[in-house]
Amino acid sequence: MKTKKEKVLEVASRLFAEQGFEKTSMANICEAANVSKGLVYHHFKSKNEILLEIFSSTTRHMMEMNESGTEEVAGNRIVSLIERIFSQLEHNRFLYQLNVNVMFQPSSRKLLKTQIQERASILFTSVNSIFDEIDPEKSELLSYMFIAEIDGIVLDYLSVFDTYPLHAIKELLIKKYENLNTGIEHPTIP
Amino acid sequence: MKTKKEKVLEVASRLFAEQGFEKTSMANICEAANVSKGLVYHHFKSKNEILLEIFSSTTRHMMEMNESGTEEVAGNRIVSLIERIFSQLEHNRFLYQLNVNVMFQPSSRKLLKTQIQERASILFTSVNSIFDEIDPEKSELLSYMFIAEIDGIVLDYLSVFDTYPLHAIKELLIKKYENLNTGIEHPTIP
Amino acid sequence: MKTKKEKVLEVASRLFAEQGFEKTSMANICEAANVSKGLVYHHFKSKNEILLEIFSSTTRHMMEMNESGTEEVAGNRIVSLIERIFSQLEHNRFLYQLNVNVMFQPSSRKLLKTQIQERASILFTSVNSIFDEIDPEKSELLSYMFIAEIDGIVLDYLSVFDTYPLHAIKELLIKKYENLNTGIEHPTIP
Amino acid sequence: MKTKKEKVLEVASRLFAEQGFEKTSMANICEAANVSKGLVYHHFKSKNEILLEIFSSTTRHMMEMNESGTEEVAGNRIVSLIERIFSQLEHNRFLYQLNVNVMFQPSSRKLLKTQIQERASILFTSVNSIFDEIDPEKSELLSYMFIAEIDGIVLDYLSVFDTYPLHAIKELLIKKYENLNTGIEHPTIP
DNA sequence: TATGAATGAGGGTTCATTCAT
DNA sequence: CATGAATGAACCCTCATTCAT
Repeated sequence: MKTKKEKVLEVASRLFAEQGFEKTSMANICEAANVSKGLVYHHFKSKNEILLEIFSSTTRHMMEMNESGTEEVAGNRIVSLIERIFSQLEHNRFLYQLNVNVMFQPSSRKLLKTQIQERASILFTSVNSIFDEIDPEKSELLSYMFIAEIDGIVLDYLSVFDTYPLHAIKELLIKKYENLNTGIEHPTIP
Repeated sequence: MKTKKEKVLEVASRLFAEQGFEKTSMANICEAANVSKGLVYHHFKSKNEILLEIFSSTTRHMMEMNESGTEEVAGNRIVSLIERIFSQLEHNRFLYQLNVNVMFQPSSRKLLKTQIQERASILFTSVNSIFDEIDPEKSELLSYMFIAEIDGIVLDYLSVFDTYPLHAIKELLIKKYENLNTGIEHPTIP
Repeated sequence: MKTKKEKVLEVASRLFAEQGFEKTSMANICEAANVSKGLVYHHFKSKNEILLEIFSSTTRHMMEMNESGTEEVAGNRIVSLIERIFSQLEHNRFLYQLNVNVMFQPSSRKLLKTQIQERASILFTSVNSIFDEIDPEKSELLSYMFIAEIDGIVLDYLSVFDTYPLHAIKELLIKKYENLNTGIEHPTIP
Repeated sequence: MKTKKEKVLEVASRLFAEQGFEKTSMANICEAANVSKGLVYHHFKSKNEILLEIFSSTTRHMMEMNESGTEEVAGNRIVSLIERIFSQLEHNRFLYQLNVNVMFQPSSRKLLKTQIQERASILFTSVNSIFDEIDPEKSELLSYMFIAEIDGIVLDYLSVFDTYPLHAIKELLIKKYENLNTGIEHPTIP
């Protein structure tokens, strides 16, 4: 059976994703989780701490996603990374929504500053290690570009366009990156 | 001389960009604008209405930016669009910050839903008209991809990475798009 | 007509005196003053600030009491000081109660630390200036002793004994101090 | 080894003295005593009861102090009483602080009303029995005056003045009272 | 004895909004 | 146009106390 603490975290995640951190009151959470205010404050020092705990758990979640697949060649690793990201985006849409809501709102952003920076740096390192095998000289820029593409797609999909051709974009992206490693194995011959 | 109403709008924009919409109180705005609460409510029906007015004025601002340069060839239009966007991003950083803060927060987002969709559709149409000249079949996907790249870069620059190679990324982007039209009309012959 | 702000201060003084600072809630004050919470927070930044304002006003009150009578000879000045203190103690009993409640409770005490020290130092200087005329060598100790006597009487009267012979004690005190100045005019001759 | 109940009482005394009764929460006590809430409520019916138990134990403590020395002559008994009080004040300063904090705060005062009155009456009787031997007619007033002096000194020392000439005051007091009995039996002859 | 999850009332404070002047 | 007093609901958080284990 789920503990009440877990229930609170689950409910809070959902509400933060739906309404944003500021607009979700402790009373909201308590009501939705069917617990008393006292209980929540017994388990968490503050509303902020609930957010911190949720954010670090999603960070762990995302990190696990990135750890797999280190054995393959670079091009395949990028492709499988893309596939994993798009799959997560569709199946855990609300987790991404939570991240967007929370990361781009000054007040909650400030709370998570350290964690956001850490997560960004880990992500960059991970992506960069792939591009390093393809083109060590340009790997940094290519990594920034790749991350920007992903971030932009996620954002547009979630928050800008009402309808979004997510699958077509995914195919486009995969086509663009799947041949990158061949560039190493079969260098263009003049 | 600036009217008090303009002063209020200016101050509110700044505060919304810095602290977010929710975290900026009417009292904050009044104090910073050196104006009484009564005056603000004389000019604006509510706090929401201030945001609406600000957002439509920034929309107008961005539209004007996109209107120029329709006479050039497609590749050049993309390049000049990129250049204008990056220039604005650096010089009116706070305007972009405002958009990010306000668009990705469920509560303020809901208020601006119509405007956001309208703005997105106008932007898409405008970008799409350029890519139509280059590759009518793929123009839609290419437009989504281009917009995603821009959005991702803006986001990463403003809110993800502590230091960001904005200029290098801009050069990379320009190089990528500047030969697009010639690439079609005069394909490179080995 | 009394302003609502004055009404709040008056009500708060009474409640702080009766129940103590901690045990008086903002809701208590609002109800007793017949105003809304918002009104109170419009005039005072916090509950603490209400206390600060009350305390400094009572300090002013007490200072005025001490200013008069500087023209008389030392013995008479002591006597008239005693008379003024005992008169105040009877007629503004609740003001003294307020001071006792607030000064000897760690939490409110901390808030008022500066003011308490300042008040004590002014009082001491004032008393000391009288004893200086009587016996410059021992004036400091005599001042401390005089103040201790007063403080002890006030305390015992207000908070220790159920019935207290206030008038008899006052007479005793006056008899003790009224001949002090003669000590100067007719120094004991060996 | 100290029982956990004793540990709780000890910790609670310290915290009540430092922070006041109201501002010390059960959670504070439990944490500082390294004990669970359940345990505290197993030993004490309520927070109030902890205070009651502490106060009666300090009363016992103070009574023991006063019981000794009944065999001496009055002047000496006063002097030795003074010496014991000042010694306690310095060595068990925190006990006096506790009494001040708790006795002069309306809410805790109400709880202890009976005990406070009982203690005051015992103290008065004890002091009065000494002054009875010196001057039966004025003994009551002299007792009130003596107690006021002590109370005032304790208060000024603990809570009013930042630096206090405690030893000099003690010497002054002793000099004042040590000749009282001889003063009656052997009036000073010029 | 001993734990700590759980409650619910109440604490101080903030804030968008209204309205008499 | 302009002020700022006034409202009341909502917010985050604290706390004494209870109770199943």
